[in-house]
Amino acid sequence: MIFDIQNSSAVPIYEQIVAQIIYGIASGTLDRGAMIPSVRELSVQLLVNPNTVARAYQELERRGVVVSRRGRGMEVADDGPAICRKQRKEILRERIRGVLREATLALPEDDLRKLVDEELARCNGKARDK
Amino acid sequence: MIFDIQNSSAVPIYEQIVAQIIYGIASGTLDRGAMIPSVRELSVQLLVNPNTVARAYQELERRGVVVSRRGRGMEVADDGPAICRKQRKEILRERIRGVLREATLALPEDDLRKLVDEELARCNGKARDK
Amino acid sequence: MIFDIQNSSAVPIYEQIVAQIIYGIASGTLDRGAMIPSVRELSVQLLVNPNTVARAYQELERRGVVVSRRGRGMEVADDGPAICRKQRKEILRERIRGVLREATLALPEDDLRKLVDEELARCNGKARDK
Amino acid sequence: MIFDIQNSSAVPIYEQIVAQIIYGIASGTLDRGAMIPSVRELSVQLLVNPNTVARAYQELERRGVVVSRRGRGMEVADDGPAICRKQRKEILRERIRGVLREATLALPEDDLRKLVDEELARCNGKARDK
DNA sequence: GTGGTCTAGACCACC
DNA sequence: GTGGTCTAGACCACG
Repeated sequence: MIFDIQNSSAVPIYEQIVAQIIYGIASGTLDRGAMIPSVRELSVQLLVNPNTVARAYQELERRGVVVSRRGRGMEVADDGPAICRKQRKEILRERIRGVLREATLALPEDDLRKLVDEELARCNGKARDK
Repeated sequence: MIFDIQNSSAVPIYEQIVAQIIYGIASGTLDRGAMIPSVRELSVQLLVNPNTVARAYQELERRGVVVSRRGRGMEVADDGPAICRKQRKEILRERIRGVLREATLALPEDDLRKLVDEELARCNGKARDK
Repeated sequence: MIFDIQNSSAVPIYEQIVAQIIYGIASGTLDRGAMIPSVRELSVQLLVNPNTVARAYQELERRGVVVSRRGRGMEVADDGPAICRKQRKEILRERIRGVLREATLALPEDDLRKLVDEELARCNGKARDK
Repeated sequence: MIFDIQNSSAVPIYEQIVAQIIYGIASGTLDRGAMIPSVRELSVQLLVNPNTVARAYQELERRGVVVSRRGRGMEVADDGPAICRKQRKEILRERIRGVLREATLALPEDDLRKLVDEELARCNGKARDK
C-alpha cells in the first residue's frame, strides 16, 4: 500500500493517514478481512511516531472502517469497503471544494480553469511515473 | 472587499486573511495607496479576534505588500499590486497542487477530472450569484 | 464541579473523565454555553497528565457535548445538556447491568439484593457527608 | 458450569474467567478434588485464546484455589471452596461498590435506587430463564 | 508479536 | 492564557 505523507501540510498527519487508508480500502488494495499494517510497522514506514498512527487507527475504528482484533491487529470491517467508497468521495470533494472556493474569489474563471488543468496534467504525469 | 473565512479549515485564519487580502490587491480591488480596513473593523466583519487580524497585517507588512501609516492605518505599498499578482498564483498553485497530489493517490485520473469539473462548475455558479 | 477518578479502575481514566463531565452537564452543574475547566487546570486538579484530559475532551467534542472555542477553551454545546441527560442514563445502566449480569451468575437473588442494598446505603451515607 | 464472558468489557477476559471459576467453586458447582475444564476445552467453549485461559488458571493456582496435577489437569484444592466463598463476596462487593461510587456522583439517590432495581429485576428474570 | 493507555514534554495557532 | 498536534518512551492485556 502506498502512502504519501506531507509533513509540512496544515492537515494533521493522523488525518492524512486516516484518509489514505480509506483510499486504500475504497480502491480494493485492502479488502474486507485484510489486516492493515501494524501500528509499529506503519510508524517505521512513514517515519512517524507510533502514537500518531495509533490515533489514526482509533479514528478509523470509530468510523467502523476497521475492527481491532485483540493481540492480533486491526482488520478491515465487513462494511469497511462500502463505508470507504462513500467517504473517499466526500473527503476529496470537501478538500477540492475548499480550495476552489477560495480560488474562485481570487481568480477569474478562465485563469483558474487553466491553473487547475496545468496541475492536473502535472499530477497525472507524476502518477504515471510510479 | 469580499472575504470568505473558513473557521473549521486546517489553514489558520490569519493565513486565510493574508491570502485573501493579497487576492484583493492582485485583482485591483485595493490599489496602490488605498487604505486596507482597520484591524477592528475587519475583526468585526469577520467575527474574528482582533489579534488574529493584526497578525495577518503584520505578515502582509513583512512581505512588503502594505505599509503602516502611523495613526492612519495601513495602506497598499507601491509595489503591492505587483507582489500580490505574483504571490496570488503561487499560493493558489501550491494549494491546488497539495490537494491534487493526495487525490491522485485516491482516484483514477478520469474520476478525479470529473470530480474537479463538477466542483469548478459549482463554484463558478455560486460566484456568479454574488 | 466534583470529580472522582479511580486510578486503579479497569475503566480508562479518560473515559472516567468523559463520563463525569457528562454527569456534570446532565445535572445542570455545567449549563449550555458554560466553559468547562481548561485542560491544564483539570489535569492539575485530577493529578493526571494533560494529554489524558485532552483525550477526554476530544471525545466529548466528538459526541457533540462541547465545542472548542479557539484560544479560549471548550464550551458546553447548545445540545449538550440534552445529549448528556440521555447518555448519563445509558452509561449508568450499562455499567450497572454489566456488574449485575456477572453477579447474578455468582449469587442467589436474595444474597445479591442484600449486598447491593448494603452498598447503596454505604454510598448514600458517604455522599451525604460531602 | 456456566460462563458469561463480555468481550467488550474493560475487565480483562482472564480476570472474568478467574472470577467466574471462583463463583463456580464457591457455589459448589465445582467441589474439592473436582477437575476444572482443560485449557483447550475452555478456550473452545469461550471462544477465547488458550493463552488467556492458561493465564487465568495460573492466577487461580497462585491464589491456592486449584492445584495442578501433572499430566491430568487442574483440580480444586482442598481449601478451594473456603477460599472462594470468601473471595466471591469480596470481588462482587468491590465491583458493585465501584459502580455505585461513580453513580452516586451522577444521580440523586432515588433515581439511582430505581435504576438499580430495574436492572436487578431484569437480571433475575433472565437468570430464571436459563 | 499486537493494540490500548498513560506520562512527560515540546511546538504551534489562536485569544 | 487556550486547545491541537506530535514525539518519545513506558507499562499492560492479549495472542
